[in-house]
Amino acid sequence: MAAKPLRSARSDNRLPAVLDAAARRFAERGYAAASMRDIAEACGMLPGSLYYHFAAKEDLLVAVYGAGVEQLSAAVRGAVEKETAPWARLEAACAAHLEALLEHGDYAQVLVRVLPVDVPNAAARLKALRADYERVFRDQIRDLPLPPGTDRSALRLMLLGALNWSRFWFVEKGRETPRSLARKFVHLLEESLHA
Amino acid sequence: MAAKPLRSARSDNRLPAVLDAAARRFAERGYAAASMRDIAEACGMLPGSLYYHFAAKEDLLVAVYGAGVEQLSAAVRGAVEKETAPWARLEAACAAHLEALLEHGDYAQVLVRVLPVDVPNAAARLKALRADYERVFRDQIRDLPLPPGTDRSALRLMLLGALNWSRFWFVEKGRETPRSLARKFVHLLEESLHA
DNA sequence: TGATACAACAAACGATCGTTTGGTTTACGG
DNA sequence: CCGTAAACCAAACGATCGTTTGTTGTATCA
Repeated sequence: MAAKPLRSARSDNRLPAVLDAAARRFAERGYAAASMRDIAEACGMLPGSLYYHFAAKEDLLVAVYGAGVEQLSAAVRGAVEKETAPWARLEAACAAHLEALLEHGDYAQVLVRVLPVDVPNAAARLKALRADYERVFRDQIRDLPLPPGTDRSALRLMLLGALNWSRFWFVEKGRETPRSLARKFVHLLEESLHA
Repeated sequence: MAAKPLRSARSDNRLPAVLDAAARRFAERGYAAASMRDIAEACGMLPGSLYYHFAAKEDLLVAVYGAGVEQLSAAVRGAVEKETAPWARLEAACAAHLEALLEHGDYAQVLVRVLPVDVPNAAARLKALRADYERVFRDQIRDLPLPPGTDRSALRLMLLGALNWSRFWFVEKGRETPRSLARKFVHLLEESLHA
């Protein structure tokens, strides 16, 4: 619970640097293996100084996690709005998701790397944040013209699973891009499911 | 480096219990958050006693990881052999993979929960073990009759990603079973990809 | 410009981490 | 039944963990 400041924030506030460093460490090593000392050193501060901004390591993780949801949601919603056809909108959402996850990584990767059970006291908050984000995909899949009886929930879980897991094998060398990968994944489903 | 015993193992050897306890802790909490003390206590031993069987925590993880690959490979190969049609064989492989992952868990879950990068000194060994296992799926997808130009590599990565990620949302309540889920995932791909 | 509160430093706290070392028990082969 | 080695205990080692506490500097606003 950060106490509300009586005055506005100072211009030399290093909170953004703290969040960036924490996002990088959490994304690279996971929650438990990323130490507060690592994070502090990465942004030129002392370990104890982090506790001016956050009461506990868990709260720092929640802040990074929330920023990741914010960033991903904005990217996906922005991409979806540029398309009109349902399948094109879904593909745009997947492409934006993969680009955020695989290219300008860190914050988005924390959503994939850190599981709610890793942070027991904040598990509920993390689950709520993630569910909030995934609603965009639920909406896109709801609007798809599909054969009657198709399990849209299974379709969503399959697609999101494939997208998220790509973080663990994708390498930037080679000709495959996040966008091309999203195109392949969606097309593997689209042709067989055309209503 | 476990020294080769000069005599055969004793009947009160608790190595299996150590592996079981380690598998459970690694699967539940991940590598970093599972402590040697937790594992030792779970099988009624003292922390230092684990070092009679393994020279380091990393080696214990590698042993569990290898056992997980063994168990998954056996289950999937056994399931595949009971079918003849290519798509039925793939579905059987997915069902066996999901059953091992979601029901009689622990060892199989370690493959999904622990990333090679979590264990720097053993990352190469873990990658090799995982690649060894995934060859079963590569073979099944190679034998699929698919439209020309289909990217079988993307298909494999999509399917395995969806299967593995299910560990993070699947709950046993409700009517969905690992088998029914595998059926849905494969069918979502099959109908559109019939050669 | 002086008072205020933001933002960080400096230095430690106890707890827990992986691991080591030397001694003890006990099942097993001869 | 005895000697040996397998299997574990008992107790600690130094390192690192998240966190706390008291103090210091400095940007901001009246």
